Amino acid sequence: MAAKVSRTRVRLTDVAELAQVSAATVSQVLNGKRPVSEATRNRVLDAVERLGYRPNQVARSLRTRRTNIAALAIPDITNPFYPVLARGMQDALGAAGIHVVVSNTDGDRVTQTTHLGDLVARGIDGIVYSGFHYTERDLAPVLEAGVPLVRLRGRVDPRLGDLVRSDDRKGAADATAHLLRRGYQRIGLLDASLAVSEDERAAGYRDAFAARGIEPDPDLVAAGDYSREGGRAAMRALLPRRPSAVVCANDLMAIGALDVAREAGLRVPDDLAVVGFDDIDAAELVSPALTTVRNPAYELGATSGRRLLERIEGDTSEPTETVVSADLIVRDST
Amino acid sequence: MAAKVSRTRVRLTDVAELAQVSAATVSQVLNGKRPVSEATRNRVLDAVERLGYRPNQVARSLRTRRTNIAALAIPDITNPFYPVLARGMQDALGAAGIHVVVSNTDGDRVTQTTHLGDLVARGIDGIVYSGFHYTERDLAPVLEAGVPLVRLRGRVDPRLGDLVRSDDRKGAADATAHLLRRGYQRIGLLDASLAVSEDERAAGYRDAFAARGIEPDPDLVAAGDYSREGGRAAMRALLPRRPSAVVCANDLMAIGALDVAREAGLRVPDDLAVVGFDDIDAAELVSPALTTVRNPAYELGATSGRRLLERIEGDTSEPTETVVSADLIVRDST
DNA sequence: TTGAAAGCGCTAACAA
DNA sequence: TTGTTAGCGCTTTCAA
Repeated sequence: MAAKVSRTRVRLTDVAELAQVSAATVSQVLNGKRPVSEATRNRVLDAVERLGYRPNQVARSLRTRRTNIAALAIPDITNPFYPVLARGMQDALGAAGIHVVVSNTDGDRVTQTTHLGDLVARGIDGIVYSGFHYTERDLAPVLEAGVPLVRLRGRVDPRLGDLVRSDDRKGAADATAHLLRRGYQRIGLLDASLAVSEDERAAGYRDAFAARGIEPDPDLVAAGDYSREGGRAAMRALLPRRPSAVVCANDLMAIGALDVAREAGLRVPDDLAVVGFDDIDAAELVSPALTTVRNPAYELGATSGRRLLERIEGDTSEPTETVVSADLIVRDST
Repeated sequence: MAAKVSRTRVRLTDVAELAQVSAATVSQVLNGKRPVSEATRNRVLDAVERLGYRPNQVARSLRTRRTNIAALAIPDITNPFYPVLARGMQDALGAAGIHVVVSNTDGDRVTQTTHLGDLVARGIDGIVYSGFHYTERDLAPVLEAGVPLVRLRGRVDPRLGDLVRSDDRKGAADATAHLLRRGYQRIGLLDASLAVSEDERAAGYRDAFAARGIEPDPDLVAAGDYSREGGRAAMRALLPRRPSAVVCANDLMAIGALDVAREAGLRVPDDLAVVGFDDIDAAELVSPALTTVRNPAYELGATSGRRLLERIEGDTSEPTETVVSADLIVRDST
């Protein structure tokens, strides 16, 4: 039954011995760039095959200072936006043999700092970061170690590495313009005053009016958090002012607005048009299906993965900002 | 501007030097169990602090054969079930300082084998696995290396490691019994004939009838894949047989059934009751909100994480099967 | 209670 | 074209 008591795995030197060459040669055959004669190469490859040899990546990492592991630090993988982003990043890096570990910070500053330090100590090759705390100090463990960093939030700042973000402002402007074009008059805004990137959305809302030389009615703005409940509350606050349409800071709030419309007996989109932001899965599932702006999670992940890869492979040019477009998706709620 | 040209990070020996002790002593202070005098301990800790020393985990891993990284191998993190599961696993292992890397196999056998081999070569401490290919051969890279393995699918088989699963059969039985109790007569099944675990759901459906000593009408069964579209097709096929309720293999199919009910002018739940399975986020968002059975993703992740941790920490007892309960959640569609 | 020495498995100068 | 040698930064006997 019992095998030969778990002999330790086969090592490089086992291969060298069987192939009658030095360890260096085996290493060169496997991943060096120096020339090796056809004959020895074959002997080595043969031995590798025969022994079922797989290089120990930990040892290799110690030597090369490359782990082929990148990290994705986000508030919470459970937020439906992130899995798709993670997938984009994984696909971009997986092709280069780099695995991704995801670290949930829960938006907590201390947790975040601990995790970042941890990841750096583990020798990860780079980090894609999205979170609420992105001052130089928050990112210190990464910055000090000189680990490549791509941020998904925050402002352009060369000290803080590359930035990859979606064009929230233009997306919101497009959504608002779409309503204006359809002839809606009293277009409100369910804002989420909290975060940086969403101010961009509010700005886009205003842009669309400005482009037509008109002013939005400041009474038609209400704020909530990003939740469905927050959307409901904001929508209820707005209802007495009789908006004919609302632009929402995200889909969950838009779904909250839909709830309120239903309970108030308003037909969507005839009595009230609703547009969301993000295009989460649920946007298509609710009824009426939600017109929204696609926050391109996959592209953001893939783009930041690619940027990170360039950095990992030695690109030391000035940090860049990459903007991914956010496109309007018209469905049944407008 | 330029700092002192990226001096390499501070090492254990730097600390030893500053504290005037040997490297061995520093190591013992940091994580050894051998006694160290109060005085030296303090000198060491002081030096660590002063230098901002963080142990290089890669070097440590090479020595100890522990990476403190576990893997989660799943078809696709983008499937809304998995992020929650991942989070459960991360929470269970994170407390022990173990990070999780997620590997998307896309349900593809070759990809899976490659990834598993890769992960093992990287020295990960354990794997939680969910996928479609789980024969001994599929899992060979893991099994041969003796890496702890917890499966989320498949049958009990001691050679293949521990099994953690949810009680799909009882969940489906509860859902069906709930409909029977409410007096629905013609209760259909939208099955998804593909996968193993869902046969359990169909079995549960039958159990509920058997418990009342009656036979379900075999004409009231239609099959689809797991998609919304599949649900629509199956529901359309069933419609002429006038079911008064349907039990669905998952929520997406249930949402498809809802679509068909709406287009056929049937009121839910009065003309047709619908119950789903899984309790994805959307289940609560559709209207009417879906009665469903909670597939406890978080618990599954947390439980398998804990089981894996025990294995990593040396538990060598016989592989176990752990069943997590799947509970009925009554909402508005029944 | 502490230190010296060996070595985890690999890669990269440097020699030949 | 190939081999020798020296580590990467840590932990762990063994000896004092």
